Amino acid sequence: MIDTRKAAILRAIVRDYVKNGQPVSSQLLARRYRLKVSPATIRNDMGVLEELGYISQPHTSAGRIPTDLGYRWFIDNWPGSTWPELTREEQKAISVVSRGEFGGLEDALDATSHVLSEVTEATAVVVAPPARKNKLTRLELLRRSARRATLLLIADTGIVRQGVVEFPTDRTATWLEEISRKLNEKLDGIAFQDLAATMRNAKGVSGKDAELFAGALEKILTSDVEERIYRGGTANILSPDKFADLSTAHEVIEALEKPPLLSSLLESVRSAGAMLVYIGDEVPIEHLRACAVIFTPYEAGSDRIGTVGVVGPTRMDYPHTISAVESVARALSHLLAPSED
Amino acid sequence: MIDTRKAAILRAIVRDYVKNGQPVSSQLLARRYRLKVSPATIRNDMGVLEELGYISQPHTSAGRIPTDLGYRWFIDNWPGSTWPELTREEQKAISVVSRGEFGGLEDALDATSHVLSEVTEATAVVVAPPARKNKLTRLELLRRSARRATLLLIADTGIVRQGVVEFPTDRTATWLEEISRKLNEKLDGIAFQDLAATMRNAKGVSGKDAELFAGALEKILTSDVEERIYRGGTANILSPDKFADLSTAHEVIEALEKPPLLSSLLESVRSAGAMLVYIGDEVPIEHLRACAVIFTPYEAGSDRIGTVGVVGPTRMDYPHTISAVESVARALSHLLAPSED
DNA sequence: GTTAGCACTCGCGGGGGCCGAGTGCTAACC
DNA sequence: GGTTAGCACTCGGCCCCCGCGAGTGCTAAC
Repeated sequence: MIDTRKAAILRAIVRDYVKNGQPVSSQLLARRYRLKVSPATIRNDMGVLEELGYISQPHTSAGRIPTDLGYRWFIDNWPGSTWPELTREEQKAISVVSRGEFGGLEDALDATSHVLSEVTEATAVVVAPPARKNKLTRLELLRRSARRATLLLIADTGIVRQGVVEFPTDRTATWLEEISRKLNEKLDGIAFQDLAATMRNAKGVSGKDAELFAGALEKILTSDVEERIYRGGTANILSPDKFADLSTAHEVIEALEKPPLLSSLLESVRSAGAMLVYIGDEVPIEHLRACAVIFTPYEAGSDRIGTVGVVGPTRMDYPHTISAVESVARALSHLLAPSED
Repeated sequence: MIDTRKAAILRAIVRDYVKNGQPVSSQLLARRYRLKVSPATIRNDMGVLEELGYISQPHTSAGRIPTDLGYRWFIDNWPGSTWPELTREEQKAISVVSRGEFGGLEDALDATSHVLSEVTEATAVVVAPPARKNKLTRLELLRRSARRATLLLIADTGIVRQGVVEFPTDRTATWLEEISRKLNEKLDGIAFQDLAATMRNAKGVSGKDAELFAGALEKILTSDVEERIYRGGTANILSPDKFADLSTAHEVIEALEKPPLLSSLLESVRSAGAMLVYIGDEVPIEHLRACAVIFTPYEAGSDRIGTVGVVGPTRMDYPHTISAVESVARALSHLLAPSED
């Protein structure tokens, strides 16, 4: 079906179109790429490629552009087993992420999203791993009023979560100190997801109070299901000659702003456990049908999994972008590896 | 110069244009608003208003649209001393912010930015108050490796800041515990901004170690100068018939993504201590010359000041938006008032 | 299977003409 | 003097047309 020459032609079309954004013609292919055949021959092959659905013409008297399927073929038939290497500068920019010089996970992931968006010239999305497997190192109870306190959970990893506890009756500072001491004693080393249950079974705390805190803990951790998402380079969506029209761009940015829309995608990445590349119509989110998305999971030690990726135009440098996403995921996995030295 | 009728005409033009987005003609004005004069008379007045720079015509055979100066007049000559009230629903949405049901400041400000962007249909920006006046309640030192630890600063307000400490030689977990105990003792109740200095003068900690921690503390708090900014409703910039062209929208979103660009504006809001409204050319940030910005400071108790506001098209419902921004600022000030009960 | 030659298609840009909205001006009116 | 009816004028939007040129598909020769 697709012989070597047709493959070469298809690759050349993809490469040229990605680079120049113009429909590419048979003559241009013959001239610019070493195909050693005449434009007429190329035209014949292009006819076949079009019939197969890999390329299309915007209008009769124009050159060809790759279809979603064409890009798909381009990726699936990438020669060799590795994606192209990033440049020294790009590698350096990415390695900053894994050097662990950021105070907290938030800062690191935020920076990551910016680096990735710069390297790929697309919009980057970084999702923090869920906190539920983190183990409690320290619990703080900060008094805000007689009936309200802030509950702070600190994990060994430096992750912090906070919530509110409301008391039905006034409580003194001394009472708070006392209960705080008790809670720390009971809950030390417990995984976040088991805190509420452990609390309910705890001896030495009155049932009412135990329920109070268990409820607060649950609330903190259910709100954690809404993953923390970091975005970088949103403006890239609007870069010159990416998306022609304003309303598509609007849809895309809207989708990126609403976690619920993204979450199904993120979920499938997590369960796939491998990189997912969706192009145009393949994208499971309707708002992003005009885009290509590339997402991959990263490991944060002991099966805590986060997600990182980009959203960009279908006309993108896939090998380079895939390579960048992979590299960033590796950097994050390295950063979050449990036994760092 | 501007008599009552001309004022009424100018107001009607602003109102109608904001509502419908179409240049407004003399006939339409005569018909739709109770001006009790003929279109011809209105045309005469419009000529004068145009000469004064308050309105302009996109082209000869079109109606008039307000200029930046026209909007400015509209705001400066708002009749009565108060901005219009928000609807019940809007008030309710905003009041959620001040109810203190959010775990931490981050969550609250993030939610605030979303509420504000929904009420105003513009892009909302919320800047957290700087942490430097917060008083340390508890310091945590989490071991990450033999030569590296995470330093966590917890304030009485529930604010958390974190950073890294690098040790020149290996340190044991016991050593960390010991020094952590000492640090908590020395630094308890000290304002964030004074932590490093206090550390340097502390007795009972070896000079080298003191310097180590002082350095780490400084780093945490200088990175705090880069204010934490929360954005909501970025997609609103791209809403139908707001900004016609793609490249302006790109510039705007880019400006919103880069804290350095915004910070001069935020600084002037803080030093003005009052709401600032800039329209079109008045905006001190070049990227945002196509926009109107409305910012106001809010108090977070004991002279800690944050900033909140919106960025939108110059064609916006100023009274309503100003009212919303004011209301949100009040809600935040209320939320962060020191003696809450 | 490959290639030269050629007729064909169609988007693009420019020019011309019509339509209609909205204006500015003038002269009459109150 | 301010207000108004009447009217000529302007100009953007739209449509149509046309010529240009790029790029194609087809055919026939190699």
